Amino acid sequence: MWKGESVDTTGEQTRSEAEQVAGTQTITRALAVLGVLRDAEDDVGVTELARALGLHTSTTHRILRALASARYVVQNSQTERYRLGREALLLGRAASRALGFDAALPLLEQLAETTGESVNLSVRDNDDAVVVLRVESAHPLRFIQPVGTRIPLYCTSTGKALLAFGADLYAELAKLGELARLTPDTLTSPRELLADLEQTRERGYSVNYGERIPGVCGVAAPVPGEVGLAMGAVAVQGPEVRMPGERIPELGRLVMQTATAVTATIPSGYWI
Amino acid sequence: MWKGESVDTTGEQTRSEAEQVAGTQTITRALAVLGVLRDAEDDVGVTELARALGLHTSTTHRILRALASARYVVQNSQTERYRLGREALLLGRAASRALGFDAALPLLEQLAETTGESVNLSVRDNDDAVVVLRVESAHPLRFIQPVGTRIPLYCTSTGKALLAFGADLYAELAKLGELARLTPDTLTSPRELLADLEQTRERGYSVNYGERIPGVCGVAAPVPGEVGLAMGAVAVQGPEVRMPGERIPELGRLVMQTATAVTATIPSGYWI
DNA sequence: AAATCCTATTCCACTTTATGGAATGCGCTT
DNA sequence: AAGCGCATTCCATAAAGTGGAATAGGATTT
Repeated sequence: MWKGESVDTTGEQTRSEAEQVAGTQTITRALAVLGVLRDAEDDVGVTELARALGLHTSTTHRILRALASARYVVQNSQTERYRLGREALLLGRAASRALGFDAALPLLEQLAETTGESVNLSVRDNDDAVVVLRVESAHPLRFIQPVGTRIPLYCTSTGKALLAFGADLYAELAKLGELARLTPDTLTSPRELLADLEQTRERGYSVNYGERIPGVCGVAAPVPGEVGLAMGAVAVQGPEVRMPGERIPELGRLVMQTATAVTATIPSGYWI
Repeated sequence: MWKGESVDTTGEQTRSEAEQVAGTQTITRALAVLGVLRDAEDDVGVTELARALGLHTSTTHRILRALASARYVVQNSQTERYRLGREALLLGRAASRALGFDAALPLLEQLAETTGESVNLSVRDNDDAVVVLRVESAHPLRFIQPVGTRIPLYCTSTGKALLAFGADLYAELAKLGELARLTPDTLTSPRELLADLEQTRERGYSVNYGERIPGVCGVAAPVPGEVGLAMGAVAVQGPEVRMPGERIPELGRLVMQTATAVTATIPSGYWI
C-alpha cells in the first residue's frame, strides 16, 4: 500500500522530507500541511494540499480537521478551503518571546534609527537564509523584506556573513553549486566569492553592492553563537544612493555592534 | 492498557480535551504539547510536559523529537529542556498576514495615536476573550496587555462587547457562573450585568470603569462578522485619570469607527 | 564517596490508531 | 444532461504510534 503500485504520479518528491524522522509520521505530515499553508499566497483546498504533499485527500482532510479543531487552521465557510488560524498566530507570538526576539527588536530599531535604513535579523535555513525579524526604514524609498523571506547565501550581505563566519567554509562553497548571475555585479565564480568571504572575515562584516538586486546595498555582521560561529546575521539594507562607499565602514561598525548586542538577548543553549 | 489499571494518578484530566477529535490522536497530542510550551514561562522538560498532559514520557519525547526536527521547538543543549522554535515564529507571521491582522494593525495604530491610549483587538476563546493584536499607548503610564492574554468576559470592555453583540445573550449569561468581585465597581449580579449589556447594545459600544482593575478604564466596540454578530472587539484602554466620563462618548465613537473598519480587513468566510 | 533520586533517552512487542481505497454528494463546467 | 473536480465520509487493513521497561547521566542526599 505504501509502495503504491497503483499510484504513479505522486509520492516521489515527498520522500526526502518525510523520511527524516522515524516513528512520527503523522506529526511530520501535519507540520508539512502547516508549512504549505504558511507559504501559500491564498487559501488552499484539500486536494491541492494533498497533491502538494503526496498524501491522500482522505489523510489530508483528517489532518486538517485535527488542526482546525485546535484552531491552528480555519476553513472558509463558503469555499471550504483552508488557511492558517488564530492559534498559529498566538504560537508565533509566544515563540518570538521565548527565542528572545522581543528583546532583540529594540536593538534593531535603534540601528534602523541611527542608520535610517531597513534592518533585519536572519538565520540560516538549509541552503538559504530566512528573515526572522525586521525593522523598516522610514524613508519613502526603502528596502522591504517581510519576515519569512528566503534569501540566497552567495549574493547577499546576510548570506555572505553567515557563510564567512559559519562552520566549514570550503564544504559550504562546494555545496553552493552554480552562482547564478542576477546582476552585473554578482560574484559568479567561486574564486571571487571566496576572496570576498575572506575579506569579510578580516573586516568582521560583509558588504553587498548590488549583487542580487541592482541598486540595493547591504552590510551585515554575524551574531556570534556559543562556539563563536554565526548563528544568525544582522543586516542594514538600503538603496545605493544613500549608501555611498565612504559610509560603509561606519555602517559596518554599527552593524557589528548591534549584532554582538543581539547575542545577549538570545537564550544561550539554543541554536535558532 | 489505555484504561490504565496500573496507572492511577494521571490520565483523568486529559480526557476532556483529547476526546474532541476522533481519528487524530497524535496530532491533537502534538498540538497540546505546543500549547503547553506556548503558555510556559520558561523551558519545559519532557517529564514535566508529560505530566501536564497525562502522557507517557516516551510518547511525549517522541512528539518533541518530531517537533524539534521540524524546528517548531528547540532543545536547550545544556539543560535538555524544550521551548518553542523558529518555525513556530514564522508560522505566526504567516497567520497574521493570512488572517488580515497585518492590515488591521495600521487601523489600531491610528486609533492609538488619535486617543493616545493603548488599543487592542481581541476575539472570543471559549469562556474568555484573548488578545490577538495590540498597540501600546506612548504615555509612560499605560495599560499593557500582551498578545495572547486571556481576559474575562463579564468585567472588561472587550468582554462585554463580545457578550452584548454575540449570539445567545441569555444562554451566555447563564453559563457565566459566579461573577467574582474583583474591584468595588465589578458588576457582580446578573441583573446589573444584563442592564449594562443592554445599554451597550443601544450605545453600540461597551464601557468598563474599573470593574476589573482599579483605575483602569476601557471602551470597546464589536467587530461585526458576516451575520452581524461580533467576531471580535476593538478596545481602547487607559488609566481613569486620562479617561474622564465626558470623554467616553467620543472614545466610543472612535472605537466603533475603527471596529467597523477592521471588519473589512478580515477575510470573509472565516470566523477567527 | 556511595547511594538515591530524578532526569532524558532508547528499545521493542503489542495493539491502538492512522491509513487510503472506495463511495457519496455537491457545484461547476462541458 | 452528462462529466468533471471538489470536499467529505466510511471502514477493513496494517502500519504506525504507544507505553512498559531498561539505560545512562546528572544532581542531590545520605
